[in-house]
Amino acid sequence: MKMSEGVEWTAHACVLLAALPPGTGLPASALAEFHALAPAYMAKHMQALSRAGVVESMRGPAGGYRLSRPANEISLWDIVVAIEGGEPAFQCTEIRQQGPCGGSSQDFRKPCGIHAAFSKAEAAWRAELKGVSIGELADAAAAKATAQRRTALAQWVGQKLA
Amino acid sequence: MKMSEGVEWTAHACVLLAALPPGTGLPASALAEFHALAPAYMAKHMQALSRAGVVESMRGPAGGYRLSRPANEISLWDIVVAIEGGEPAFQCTEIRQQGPCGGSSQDFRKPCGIHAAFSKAEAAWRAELKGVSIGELADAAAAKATAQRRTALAQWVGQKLA
DNA sequence: GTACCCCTACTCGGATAGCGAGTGTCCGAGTCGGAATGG
DNA sequence: CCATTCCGACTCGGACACTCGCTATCCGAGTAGGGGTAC
Repeated sequence: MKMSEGVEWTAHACVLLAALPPGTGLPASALAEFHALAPAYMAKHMQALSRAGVVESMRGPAGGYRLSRPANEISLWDIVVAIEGGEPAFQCTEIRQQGPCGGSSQDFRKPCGIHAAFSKAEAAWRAELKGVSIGELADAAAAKATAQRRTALAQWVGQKLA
Repeated sequence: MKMSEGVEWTAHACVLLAALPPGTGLPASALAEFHALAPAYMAKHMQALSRAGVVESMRGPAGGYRLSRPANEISLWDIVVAIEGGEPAFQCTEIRQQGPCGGSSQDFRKPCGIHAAFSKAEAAWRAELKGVSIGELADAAAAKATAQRRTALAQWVGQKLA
């Protein structure tokens, strides 16, 4: 029950992309460098985001990734789906139908209580993640940052976009 | 981001234990047989529940596992903790502190927004699971069961307890 | 007949292999920009 | 001087090893109960 660390990587990467001037992007190598992450592995995760339509890619020199939608329309749940897939963590295998007492007598059309409870819990989890957008996160981070940090980021971005 | 199937197995096992006459229990082999599961693997999962204090074990003939608390005081979250451990699925590795702009200037005492958002989402998930007890699940299953199924279960249990 | 002891059978508990998903990396496919060249 | 062509560098994309945790199993540790034996 551990989430892939790719979710953390790409979430931070999307927040960084949201902080860029509109219409601009960054290559995967720069996104990895910004957080000192393995470039090749970061590239792999960005591919997943591209397949999911969260970001769009541009090849060639001055290419890279940029958000395919306004940052306010991208939620953390979108990123989780892109990296991990949208399947629920709890997968009911209907073991209640097996065994000596599970036989054919019962109509099992309705999900069992355990399945229903986990589904409800995961729905609450998803709802929370859907309610948080990359835009909010970027704004909050920008508001908290010190002036020194802000200038350092602007300088680094300017160097990469040049 | 897949939950161990041991959670499903032991959750069903606990519901079965809750349906037994008070004070009685069943060995791991019977719990596995009831749902047609691998006995050795089921035994391993029951060990985890025993270590976590959800069930208590008794050795020797006529031994087995029984709930260590009233079924209404055992939640699905207790079972998840016993099997998977209580650590959050999203583990923040503080990558924001790394890289060219992450340096020492910023005070990182407060968690980053991404970490906070995932923590909040998981808290909602946990709250849902904590709100569902094994007792409720057993009662709901008993209420839905047909008479035929109820007698089959009673007969099987009687055979095992004899 | 009764009390004690031993032995067997049954159960849990931890230590031990096997396997698959996530982790990590690399090289080929595709593309844009600029330099070189000819008109 | 300008248009065209070619080349190179840069980027994404998918294919290929590797590792760790979940899966699955087995055998030893411990115990309760029953049968046997001595008194």
